[in-house]
Amino acid sequence: MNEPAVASLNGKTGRPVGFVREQAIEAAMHLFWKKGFLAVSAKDLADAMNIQRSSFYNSFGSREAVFIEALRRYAEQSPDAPLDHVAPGQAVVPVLVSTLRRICHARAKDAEGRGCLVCNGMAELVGVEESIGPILEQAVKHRTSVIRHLLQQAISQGEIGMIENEDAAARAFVAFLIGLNTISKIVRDEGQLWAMCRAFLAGQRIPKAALD
Amino acid sequence: MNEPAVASLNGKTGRPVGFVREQAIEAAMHLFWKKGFLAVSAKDLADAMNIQRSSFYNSFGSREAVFIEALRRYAEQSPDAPLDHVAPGQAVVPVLVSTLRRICHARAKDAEGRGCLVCNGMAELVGVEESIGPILEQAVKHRTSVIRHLLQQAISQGEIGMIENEDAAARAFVAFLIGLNTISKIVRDEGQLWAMCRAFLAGQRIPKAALD
DNA sequence: ATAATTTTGTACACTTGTGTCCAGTAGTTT
DNA sequence: AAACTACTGGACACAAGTGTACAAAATTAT
Repeated sequence: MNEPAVASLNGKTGRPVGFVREQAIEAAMHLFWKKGFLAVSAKDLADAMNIQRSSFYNSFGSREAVFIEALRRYAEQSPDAPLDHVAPGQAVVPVLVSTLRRICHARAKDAEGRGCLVCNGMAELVGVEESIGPILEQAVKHRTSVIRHLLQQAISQGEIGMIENEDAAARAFVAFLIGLNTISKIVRDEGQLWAMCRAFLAGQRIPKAALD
Repeated sequence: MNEPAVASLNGKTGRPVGFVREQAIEAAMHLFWKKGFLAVSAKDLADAMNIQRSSFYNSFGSREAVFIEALRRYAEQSPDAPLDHVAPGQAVVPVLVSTLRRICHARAKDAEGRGCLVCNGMAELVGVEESIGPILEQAVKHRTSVIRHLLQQAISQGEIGMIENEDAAARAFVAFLIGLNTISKIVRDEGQLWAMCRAFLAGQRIPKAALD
């Protein structure tokens, strides 16, 4: 390989792996993100990772395993990741609003218009692929639960008024997020995406003042 | 074949086709709906249509062509089809509400939890598949345009108040529809789906009285 | 250096899929 | 009965993909 090799880190003897695992996963993530899961073969992955197919099987095991690792990697850099790190007492509404803004920005900025890896995967794999489908389901349920807690926090902090059905409101918010991410493959203008968010938020009891 | 054959209708001489084209397309539609486009091979389609693979190529040409016909078939029976047939003067809000209700009902009733063929296809194929992607884009743009007109009609008929940005409101509505259809693969309960719609509609200036 | 260890490149055996083609057969119309 | 057309079933020639195996090469620890 060209690169000097800095990966194994297992402290054991022997030849170290010739690639940086995180970089390989990142390359796989981008490929899955662009083409979806089914359209990507083991050869495609090995090529994108710049390793041999045998090394690929040796180090990662299967396409499914890599996709699952790619999902983890994706979650870390996803524009809605900050939702997971809101502290008690912290203002919620600005986080929700800035997250939507970040999504609009990221989706419009992506020249390939790939949308969201999780949303794409959901449409493609839930109910179809046995190992990945449930993980995507879990991701959506987790996101819903986080948003429900955020809404409750926002209410108790007096940022928004009472909500009749918090479960339903959280699910509706997630549904809008999914729709926003998906439609961003077609609506490519950040301004138009953000206007959609404003139209949505205006209804969800978010004070207009919070929308800049 | 078992069936007596009633398909050709081209008025010409010769043996008629041994299957009813619409039924074959319907079978293909259900298969695509369940497994997505890429996961379905020509052999799968021929089997589902109960014809030989050679007859399949002979009569339909390609997987892509069948998918496109399946989309047309799908559009006819889709729960949001009634949106296309609102007459001027007709009340709009009840149509919007009943459409959402119909979607919730249809998605929950589908034991396989397949969601929406168009939404699934969008996530899987837009920006990836050259012949089908643009058609799905077109479908979404058409749906958006229809909803914008419906919102305008609703406003001019005094059913709802003025809307700041009608384009954005229409797109937001479509995004919610996409999200609703997609999340219906995970949220399998009709009551929960409908509660999401209520939460969404309540914000979209739809009078609560219209929600039953 | 030498031993230990792990990747790498290539190969193999298989499976699946594609698109086309054709001879044989079976219905329909004239 | 003849002409015509479509299906059947099988075949062909490829192209791709899958998962495994193994000798050769590379690198570290002793």
